[in-house]
Amino acid sequence: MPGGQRTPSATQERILAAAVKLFAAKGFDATSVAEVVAEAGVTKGALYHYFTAKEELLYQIYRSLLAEQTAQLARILDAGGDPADMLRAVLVGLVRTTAERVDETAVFVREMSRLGADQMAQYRAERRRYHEAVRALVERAQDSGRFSARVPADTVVLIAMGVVNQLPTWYRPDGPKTPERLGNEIADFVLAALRPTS
Amino acid sequence: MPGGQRTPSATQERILAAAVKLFAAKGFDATSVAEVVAEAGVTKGALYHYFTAKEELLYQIYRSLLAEQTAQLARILDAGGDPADMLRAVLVGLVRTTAERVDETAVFVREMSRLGADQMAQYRAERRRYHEAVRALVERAQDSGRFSARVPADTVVLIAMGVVNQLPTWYRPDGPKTPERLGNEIADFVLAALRPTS
DNA sequence: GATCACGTACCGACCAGTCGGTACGCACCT
DNA sequence: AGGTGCGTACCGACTGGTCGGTACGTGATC
Repeated sequence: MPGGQRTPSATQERILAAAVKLFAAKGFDATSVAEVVAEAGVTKGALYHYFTAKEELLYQIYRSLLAEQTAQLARILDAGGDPADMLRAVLVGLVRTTAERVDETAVFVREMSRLGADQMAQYRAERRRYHEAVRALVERAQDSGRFSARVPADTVVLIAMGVVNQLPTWYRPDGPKTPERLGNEIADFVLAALRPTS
Repeated sequence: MPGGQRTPSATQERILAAAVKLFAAKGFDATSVAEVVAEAGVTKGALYHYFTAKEELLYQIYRSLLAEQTAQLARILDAGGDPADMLRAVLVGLVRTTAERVDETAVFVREMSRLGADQMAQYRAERRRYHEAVRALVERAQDSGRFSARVPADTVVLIAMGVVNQLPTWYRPDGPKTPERLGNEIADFVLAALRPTS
């Protein structure tokens, strides 16, 4: 298997979808491969034809989620503009994609520690870059005097990320608030906290 | 086994401590009973003498953590005073106890879904009460005009709880910030967000 | 001598992963 | 048009090992 990934077959995606659903509901270890294939309507043979091990299901889930989030951040950063607007865009976008993919996020947050040492290092690096980018955004605005520097930028980022990561535990797609609405409320909150005291 | 709990023996506590440590590090399912007893320096016989099942280790961990948090909240609410001060006290206290018991919190947050239906209902009820109490605090202050009502009170609470629950993923006891410091930063943040615009 | 607090040996269930096979399409030759 | 060779996609019975839990023994204490 030479490094690259090809476009996944329908069977592959059904297996992944089943895995996400079950892992989110019951946890990785508590879900047997037999259950995954039953949910997907395929057999063990099919699963092991496409994936080398149960853990690889996790990697694939992580991969696609992180790729999407990183891409979105890059898009917003590249567009440039007012730091406050950009921060809002980042938060709203993050909440939206997290809401759209609650199960993936839930699996990721809960089962992160299962990553092997290499994958973990890679993830940490990516998260660090993300973190730093957002922190820079906050700091830039704080330095310009338009934001209050009362709360350190890294704490702000930690809080923002924490909220999003916890979202799967209480967000309900059929709840009264749309993801956009929620994202904006959270952005309101963060931006309000950053308002200068003056 | 008639409902009540008695003062735990030393062996019992060593088993629990070992379980917390291992569950936090590797997850509940990925930790075998054999590993727990090895870490605790006892045998399976001892463990099953005190606990009816592996899952009961989880219940005990949850129990003591929730009991402490509920007690603390009650203490603060009973003391009364200015809503803003009370909210700060709640947040600082929550962060402090969470920091003191990172492993327990990590286990709880990650493995919550393992609770049986009954226990889950019970927990939900307790969390709801907690949530409502804090929300009432925020709302009371918002109604009095001393806090901004821009962000709905329930979102505020969700954010605050989210931060605390995520804390185990990034808090390091040997880090530069003490729990008090962190708790106050988080409280600063929340209270700043609630400042009226005027 | 009965109860408590464990230790030791063991059991049955389950589970991730394997492996020998099948079905089928496609390219190439004749 | 038919045959042949081969690669891909899958099937499902089986296995080696692990794990939660139990049965029973034993020494100390009351």
